[in-house]
Amino acid sequence: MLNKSGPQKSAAQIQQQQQQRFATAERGRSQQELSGGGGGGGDVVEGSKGLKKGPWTAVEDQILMEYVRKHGEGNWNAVQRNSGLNRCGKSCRLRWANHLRPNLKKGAFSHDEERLILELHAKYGNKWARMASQLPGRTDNEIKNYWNTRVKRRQRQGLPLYPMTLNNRNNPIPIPDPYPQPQIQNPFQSTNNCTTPTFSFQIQSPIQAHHMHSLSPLHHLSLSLLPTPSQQPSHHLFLLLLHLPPSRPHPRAPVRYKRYLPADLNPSLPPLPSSRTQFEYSESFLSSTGSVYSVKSELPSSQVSQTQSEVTIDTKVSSTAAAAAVSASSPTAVMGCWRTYYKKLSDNEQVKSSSEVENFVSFASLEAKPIQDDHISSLPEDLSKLFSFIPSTEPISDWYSDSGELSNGHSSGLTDACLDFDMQQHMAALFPVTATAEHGKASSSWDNLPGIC
DNA sequence: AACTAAGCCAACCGCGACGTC
DNA sequence: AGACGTCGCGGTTGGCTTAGT
Repeated sequence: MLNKSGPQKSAAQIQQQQQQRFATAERGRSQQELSGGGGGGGDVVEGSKGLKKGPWTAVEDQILMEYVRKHGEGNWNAVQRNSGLNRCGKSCRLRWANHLRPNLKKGAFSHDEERLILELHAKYGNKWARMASQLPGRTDNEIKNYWNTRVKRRQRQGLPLYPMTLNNRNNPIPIPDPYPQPQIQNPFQSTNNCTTPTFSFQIQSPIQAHHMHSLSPLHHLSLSLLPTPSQQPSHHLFLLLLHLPPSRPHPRAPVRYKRYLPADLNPSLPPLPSSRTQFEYSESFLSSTGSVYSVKSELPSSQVSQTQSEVTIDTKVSSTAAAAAVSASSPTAVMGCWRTYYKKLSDNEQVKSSSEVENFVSFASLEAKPIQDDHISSLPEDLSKLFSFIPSTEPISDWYSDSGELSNGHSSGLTDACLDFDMQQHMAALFPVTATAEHGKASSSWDNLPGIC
C-alpha cells in the first residue's frame, strides 16, 4: 500500500490498472446498453438536457475520435449536434484532451518529470495547464492528480511539500537516489504531539508573472514558519526560499495557452519608472531600482490559507536559488527583527553585520493584519547579503522521496553563532506543512500567533 | 474474509476569459 | 457596450484497486 505512489509503480502495475479501467468502462457500457442506452447504470447518469455523464465507453471514444479526425479540434458543442454523441461539449473536450488526443504519454511520471513538476509548481503554483505545457504528453489533469496525491502523502508524513531548496539553474540539483532512507528521526515525533501550530506559506507569482520574465530573477518566495513543539525551548524557525524566475513557455507547448503570454509580447504593460522613489511606488511593483515587486501571495497546491496579501520587495538579490533560515525566540520577536531591520532600511541605515542580515525575516499572508498595513515596500538592496551566504546548491534528497527522509548535508555559510543551519534544515524537514485540506485551520493557526501586527 | 487506509484516476462543476454579434 | 456562446482552467468528487490489519 505504501509503495503505491507514482514513481514506485511498475509498468506492469500500470498496464494492469489500465486494463482494469478499460474493463470498468466496458462494464459501464454494458450497463448502459442493458438499460436501453439511456444511461443510469452505475455512475452513468444523465444531465438535465439528457446528456450522458460518467465514464466514456469505447464506442463513444470512437465516435469522438472520428469526429475530430474529420472536423478537427474545437467547436466542441457541435460534436453532440453533428455526431450524435450524447455528451456535452465540455465533456468531449475533456475526453479528447486527457485521453484521446495523440502523443499522450501514459504511465507513471519519470523522475525527471517529477522533478520538473516540483520545480514548475514552485514557480507557478497550481497552474496545471501551464505546467502541462512544459511536460510534453502530459495533461494538466495528470499533473494535478499527481500533485494532490503528493500533497496528501507529504502532509500525512509530516514533510514539507518542497525540498529545502529548489533548483538552481547554474547548479542543477543532482538527481538523488529516488528511494533514500530516512537519515534522522524526528526527536519530537515519537514522544509527543506537536501542539504548536506549524505554518508554511508562499509568496509567489507577482501580480503579473510576465513582468518577472523580464525584470527580475526574484520570482518566487517561499517562507515557512516552523515553530517547535511547545515542550521544547521556545524557538521558532523561519525558512525563506527563493526560486528562479519562470522560464518561458516551452517552445513546443500548445499554442492554446494564450493566457500565458510572455512579457515581451504584451505591449500593455506599464513602462518601468526610472526616477521615482520606491515609496512613491508603494502600490506598484517597481522602484527606483527597477526591482520592486508586488508579490501577491498564491498558494501552490492550496497548501495554506486562502488569505492573500501583498508584499513589495526591493532587492538586487542574485538569481541564485537560495534558502535562509532565521531563528528567533518567538513570532513576536521575529516580527520585531523584521521591523527593526526594516526601519534601518527606511532610515537608509546600512545593515552590515551578517547577524543583522540573518535576523531579517520576511513574512506575509497574515489574514488578520497583513504586513502590508505597514506599507512595507521594500526589502534591502543588500538583501543579497542574506542570500550570498546561503548555499546556492545542496544535495536534495527529497525530490522524489516521500518516505520521511531529510535533506542531506550541505555547505552552509551561516555562522554557528547565529544559526545551526543544518539542524534547522533537518527540523524544517521534520515538521509538517499546512496542506490542502487544512485551509481553515491554517488561517486560524496564524490567528493564534501572539503579537503579530 | 471483512474492514480500512491510501493511492490512482476519470470525470464533473463552477468560474472566468475570450470572441463574436 | 453588453449579451451571449464557447472554451479553458482549477477545484473537487467519487469509483476503483491494492495492501495492510
